Formats: sequence, C-alpha cells, structure tokens
Amino acid sequence: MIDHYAVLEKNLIAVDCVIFGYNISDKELKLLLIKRKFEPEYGKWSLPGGFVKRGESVLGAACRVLYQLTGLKDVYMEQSSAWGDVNRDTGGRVITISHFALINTYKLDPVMIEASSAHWRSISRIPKLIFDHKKIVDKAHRQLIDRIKVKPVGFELLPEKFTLVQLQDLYEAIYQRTIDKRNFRKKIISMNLLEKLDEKEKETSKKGAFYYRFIPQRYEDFKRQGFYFNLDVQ
Amino acid sequence: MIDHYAVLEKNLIAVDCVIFGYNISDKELKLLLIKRKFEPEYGKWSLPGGFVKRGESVLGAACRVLYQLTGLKDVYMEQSSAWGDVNRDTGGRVITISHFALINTYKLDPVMIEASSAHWRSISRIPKLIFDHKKIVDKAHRQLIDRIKVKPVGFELLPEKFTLVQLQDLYEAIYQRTIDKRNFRKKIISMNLLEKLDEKEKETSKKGAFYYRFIPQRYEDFKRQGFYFNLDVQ
DNA sequence: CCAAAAGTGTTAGGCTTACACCCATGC
DNA sequence: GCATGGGTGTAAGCCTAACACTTTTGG
Repeated sequence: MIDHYAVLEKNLIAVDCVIFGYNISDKELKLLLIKRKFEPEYGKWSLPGGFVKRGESVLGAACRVLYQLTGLKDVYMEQSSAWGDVNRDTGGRVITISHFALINTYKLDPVMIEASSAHWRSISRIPKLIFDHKKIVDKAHRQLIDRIKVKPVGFELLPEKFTLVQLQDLYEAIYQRTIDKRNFRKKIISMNLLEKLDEKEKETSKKGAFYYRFIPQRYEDFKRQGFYFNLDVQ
Repeated sequence: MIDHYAVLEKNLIAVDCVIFGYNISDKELKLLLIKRKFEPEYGKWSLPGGFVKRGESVLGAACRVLYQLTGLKDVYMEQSSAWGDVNRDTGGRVITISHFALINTYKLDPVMIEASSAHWRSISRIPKLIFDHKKIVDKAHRQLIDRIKVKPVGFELLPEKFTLVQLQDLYEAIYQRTIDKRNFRKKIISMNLLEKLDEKEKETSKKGAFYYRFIPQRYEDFKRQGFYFNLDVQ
C-alpha cells in the first residue's frame, strides 16, 4: 500500500486504563494502579498504560494492557476520552486515549497482580498520580456513575452470585451516597433482570440473604422491546 | 528536554470535526461537509479534518480546522470519540479524534464557505462519506441528542433572537420526532432561562411570534444552585 | 431471648402526558 | 371575514420519595 501521508508528522499515541474493581467486604470502589517502571517518573503511581503498536487498534492496545496486567480477557471496557495537551507528559509529546474497565476482582489471580506490582487503591484514597492521570480518573469515575445509572454494568464488578444488600452497597459506593433500601429493591426487582437463587449468603448475618443472579439475556430481550434500564434511585 | 520515548513508534494523529448547523427556514439539522482535496479519496465527501501538529493540542487542532473552514472562533466544541482501527484510513495508519461543533449558520461568511468548497447537507440526506466518517457522524449525532436534552446547547444553533416555535422546531429536527407544543413551552418557560423581548418575528405569520433570548448567566447561576436543565419532553 | 441484619408496603406529592380552543392579523 | 400560525390551561395517572416495623436465626 502506498503511504500517502509519509511526509507528515507523527506522534506517540498511548492508551491508559482506569480499571475499576469492587471489594464486597469493605464496600469500596477500587482502582488498579501501578508503580511506573520506566523514566520519566520512574517508581511513581500511575495508571496502567502503554503505547499503541503497529497493527494494533486503539481498543486492542487497551485490552492488551489490561490482559498483561491481569490475565483477563472479555472484560467490560469502554473508551473514555482522548488527552492531547502538548505538555501533559513530561517525557515527550504523547497523546493518550483513556479507557475504563470494570473487573470482577474475584476472577483475578493475586500472583499475577503481585508480579506486575499493581495495587488496588480505594477511589477515596488515591495516591498522587503522574501527569494528568488524576483528571483521567475523575472523568472515568463520572462516566461510570452516569453509565451505571442507565446500563446494567454494576454486575461486572460483582461475583456471579450476589445479594441485594451487596448490590446496593456497590451502588452506594459508586454514587457516594446512601440509597433507600426499599426503593432500591423495588426498582431492581421490578426490572425482572435478576433471578433469585435458593441459596443464601450466611457470612454477614444470622438470617442470611438470598443470592441473586443477573441474566444478561433478559436485558437484551427487554432492550429490544424498548425497555430502558434505570437505577437512578433515591 | 530529553525525549524519553525517542525509540518508540509514532503514529499519525488527526482530528475530524462534525460541524452541526441549523436552518430555520427548512427546519433541518445540517452538517458541514467538504470534498476532500488530497489523495487518497480525492474529491470524495468527507468530514473536515486535519493532522495534529507539533506544539498543538488535540482540541487546538480541532479548533484550527474549524477556524480555517469557517473563520469562526469561540464555538461550542466537544470531544466526541477516538477512532483507532488499524485500517480505518486507506491512506495509511491514522488515528483520529472526532469532535462535534455547534455553529450558528447566520454568523457564517458564505464567501469563506464557498472558497473552502464546504457544503451544508441535511443530516437526513448525507452523501456517502469516506472511511468510517458515517459512523463518526452517527456517534456525534447521538451525542448531540443526549447533550441537548440536559444542557442548553441548542441556542448555539440559533440566532441571538428566536421564537419559541423556532426553538421547538430545532428540538424536533434533532430528536427527529414531534413534541407537544404546550408541554414544550411550559417546560422551557418554567426554567426561567429565556427573556421575552418586545419584538415580534412577523415573516412566517400574520400574528407574529415573540422573540426570546437565552441568558447564559442565569443558567450559570441556577446551575450553581443545583438546577439541572432538562428539555426531554414529549 | 436478644442482637443483628434481611426483608417488606403504603401514601403523598410532583412531574409528565394528553388534549382543544381562542387570539391576532394580513389579505 | 377567513385563513394562518401563535398562544394558552387542566386533569389523570404514573413515578418517585419518604418512611418503620417484622422476620429470621445464631449465639
């Protein structure tokens, strides 16, 4: 193929991943951060990222970064924003395209995380990050809040089986506010997207709470019939 | 400055602008398209775009493209999405970051448009576009629909003075559906963002319709008090 | 039997929708 | 005086928000 643009100026293009996870026990939304392994800013806290390679799509690069860090594929991944200020990276001109991913921390291999010197940090206690990574995180977080209201993506952050209490705790952690228990349950149950299991979670209470399961197929079916997911509840 | 990333592979990075305009007379949402002036795809319909230059931010590049085409500055411009498939551009690997702009067509110099061989085309009759530009347009259009519901950006597409009929026509053109006249008026008036002028528009009817003016300052004030714009009305 | 967490209904009010006629004016 | 487009109000129903007690069971 002729390269029509051969004489034009090229730039470094990167991807950065804002990887969200959730811990059921401490009810906190987490971020997977790394200590940077190259100059500049060696050893500083950073979002996992990498440069887009030849023959690799931007989304592909983001998925590769995530895979190399976590060993996970088929993860919920959404493009967030492009960051193109001239001096945003002190190591040279780099344009980055941020993405956010939602992962189920229970699927994660702790050995792999350890090896890549990645660490989960609570969203409310993020260490100082390099460059404009804090802004990137904030934007992704706002996007997550918007998204989880109108798309059933919360389940990506939970194990296959979860209780309604756990689901509500997750929403409260993301919204950073409390939600009325009865209103929340009424709304999510009325959507008919969950299946109640016969099994109970008995670790956190004597009575135990019934497990539920999200059924993606039902969501797809309802959506085709004009149904809109909405869990923006007080 | 040391270029820490000197050995890494670089890419061409472009911006493309989805420029929306609105014509009050034919009540149609328009797109400013150009006939491409270089290879490949010379002479084909395309979004206005350009490559990001050294020392220029991505947003700066988008604004430059818009300025060179229209002579306009201080235009509503929002980043839309990055497009990074390997073979999206047949002329070589180009990653593009699309933006959408809202312009008041009445501010436009027709001579300038003519000179740049740009043309307004109705959103409902878009010619075949190069590469993935149709997808880019569709995404920007969906974003515009979402945005205009919850942010008073519609006024960017209208002249300073406009009637409520014209405003409703604009919303109908963007939503691609009819809106109940009384409900629409009730809602926009109750927001208290418009000032009714003493003047009437008398071209389209004998009775004439009062002009209104959007007051951005009021929006800023109300927003600070927790007000949310919403014109998602039936 | 008691502590701790799960689970459950109802009501008031606000917001959305649906809907039809009068008004002003130029010709 | 009539045709044309501008302008106006109300009622029903739905959805949201607020709110407190009962159930279960392990220790």
